[in-house]
Amino acid sequence: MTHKVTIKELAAKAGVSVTTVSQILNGKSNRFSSDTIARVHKLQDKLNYIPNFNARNLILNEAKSIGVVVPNIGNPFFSSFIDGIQKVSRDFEYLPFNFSGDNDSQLEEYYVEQLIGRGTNGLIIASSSITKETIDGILKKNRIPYLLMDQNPLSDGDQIRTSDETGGHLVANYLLSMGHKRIAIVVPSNATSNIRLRLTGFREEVINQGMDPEQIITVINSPLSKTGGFAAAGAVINSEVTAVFTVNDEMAIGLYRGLKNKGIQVPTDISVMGYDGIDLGTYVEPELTTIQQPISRMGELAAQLLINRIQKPNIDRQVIELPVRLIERKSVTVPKK
Amino acid sequence: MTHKVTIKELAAKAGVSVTTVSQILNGKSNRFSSDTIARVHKLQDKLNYIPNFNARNLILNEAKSIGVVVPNIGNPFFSSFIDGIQKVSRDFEYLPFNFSGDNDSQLEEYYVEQLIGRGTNGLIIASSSITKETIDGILKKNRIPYLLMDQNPLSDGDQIRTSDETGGHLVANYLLSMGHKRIAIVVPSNATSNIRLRLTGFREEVINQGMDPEQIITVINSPLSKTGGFAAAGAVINSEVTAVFTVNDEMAIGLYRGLKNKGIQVPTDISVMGYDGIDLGTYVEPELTTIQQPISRMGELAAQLLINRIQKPNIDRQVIELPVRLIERKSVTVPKK
DNA sequence: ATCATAAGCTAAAACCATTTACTAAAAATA
DNA sequence: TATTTTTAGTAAATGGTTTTAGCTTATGAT
Repeated sequence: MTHKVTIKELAAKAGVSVTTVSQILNGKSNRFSSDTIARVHKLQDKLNYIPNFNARNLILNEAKSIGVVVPNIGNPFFSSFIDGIQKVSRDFEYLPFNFSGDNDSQLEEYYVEQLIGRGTNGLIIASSSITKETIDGILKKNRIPYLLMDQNPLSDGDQIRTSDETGGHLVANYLLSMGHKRIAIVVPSNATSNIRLRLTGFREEVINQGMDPEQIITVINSPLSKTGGFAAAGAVINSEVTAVFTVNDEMAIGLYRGLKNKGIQVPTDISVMGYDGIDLGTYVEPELTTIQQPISRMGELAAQLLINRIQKPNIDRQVIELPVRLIERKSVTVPKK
Repeated sequence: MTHKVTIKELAAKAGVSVTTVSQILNGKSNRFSSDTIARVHKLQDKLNYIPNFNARNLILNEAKSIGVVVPNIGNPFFSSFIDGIQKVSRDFEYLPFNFSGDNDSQLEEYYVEQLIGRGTNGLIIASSSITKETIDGILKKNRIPYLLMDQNPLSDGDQIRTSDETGGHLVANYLLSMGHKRIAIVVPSNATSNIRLRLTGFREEVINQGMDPEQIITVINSPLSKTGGFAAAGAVINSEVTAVFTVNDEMAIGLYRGLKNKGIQVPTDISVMGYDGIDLGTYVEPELTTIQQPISRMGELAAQLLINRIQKPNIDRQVIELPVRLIERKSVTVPKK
């Protein structure tokens, strides 16, 4: 059996009280003789004593941990996001627990419950399948601080977001300026609000430039993944467009393969533009023109805002919007006549 | 403040004792009136009561959780691995906590300590930087069940591994059969034991085929990542080989870009072979010839063996070796004369 | 009417670490 | 010397849940 060393054992071996050990190990008091302090520390090392966090969390009523639920850890976007979270959490001595919800709202709710039950101090939820019910029921009733990514309308709380509308404008403007007159947008049917904003921006830009969106844009629904992009290839080809905007980079990479399989060359035959700026975009052929989001920074800020909120529940609502920028690479060119 | 609903509150509102609520919610007894049972369940829903796992874990002396430390969540190999772990863990009602050690043994040790302190029942460590000291000091002294991936010599405990030596044979045999006579191997300097086994297999095969390994093989050291593969391009070109074996797929993908930047075509000028079988290999150009490991299955089994061990600490040592197979795609061809 | 059994429920101990409020002894001050 | 202050430490309460052992009251059998 996993018998773990307890503070009581350590205290007994050191010949002092449990209180003394606790105080010393937590640096809560300098009222002990350097002799005692040294003895306790030495024993801690020798016994490899690690405090029982369950007991500690129980009494302190906090786990010093935050929960993170993303749709898909396999998407480099989210692993960068998690990297950012890990970095900041560690500075604040919080431990982040990461889960992949796999676009399954049941699974997601399961993780949320587990996390709350285990005393998680707050949650970062970046997921398309989180429901209003989960938020109101579980999060609010248990009064857990939380931060929703990419689901702004659901959230009257803290937010970290990027300029999605601007991103949409940038994409449209760039594609139009290259001379494209028929453009497909590949987008999931259960698009999160931030993705919908990209489309709004795109449409606005088309109109701004004095064109009729109905004549320019074809919308193709497909799951938000490499597989989804791959599957969209047929529809893209049928739509006879000269350029495609996939609302994330993973889809663009999937689409590359779908098009290649059907003998279509990117960008010679069809230009492709992604969104996110995952570094994988520079490793594919042709290198992907895209909109760069400050991904890791978003993770850092998400952790920072959440921990702020945990530590000072009554501060004002925190909303941060980060800029995006266009990265011109090789996947977009002027359309063939 | 994060006031959470407690069992006491629930009991009070239901007009029964805490014991009763506990028994009912855990299905530990059927000796209650259906009336009481219904009342308790209804209140649970209404209040959104979630048991405090810290208290539960404290008394039960188990956290129903396992810790997972991988070198790099961003590598699709490990996200698939984690997927497998998540699936099985959930079946057994264990919660897996995943961390990316980033090849930093300090960071890794930090996570290991945090996990143990928080009552994790066991650990899966898939990492190159774990040290013998950490294992003996922290894991063994605290008698935590653990399972090491890819570090067989360090582990006298349960193991899940793949046929790395066979994999090495397959690679060498394939490249030689295609007619390559000068081959570079790109490998990290801090290679884990499984990677070293691949090299052993490779070398053996070269010898088996009656050739002098010194004449055939050039070894190039480089970090185990896309960046590492990219950086190895120069050395690969200088070595004047006709084929390269990178010991994982990520490196191969990085190498693609490095070679392309220098005007070298794969496979026309240089053939490239990877190892792992991440699905990304089918999305790059040219599609990557590689050795397929049953990645997600490895995660499933890792979780299964570990949970076995947690539940029955005294069972015999468990060692499972899974097969690998060669996937012929487009990145290897016969060398130019 | 009496005893045994079952049904329905509960009190209290235990898990481990932290914290508050205290004590005893030694040292400093008057 | 008498008093205060400092030093070095401790006892006991606390947190939420589970579990063991047991307690009532109602029902059934004799």
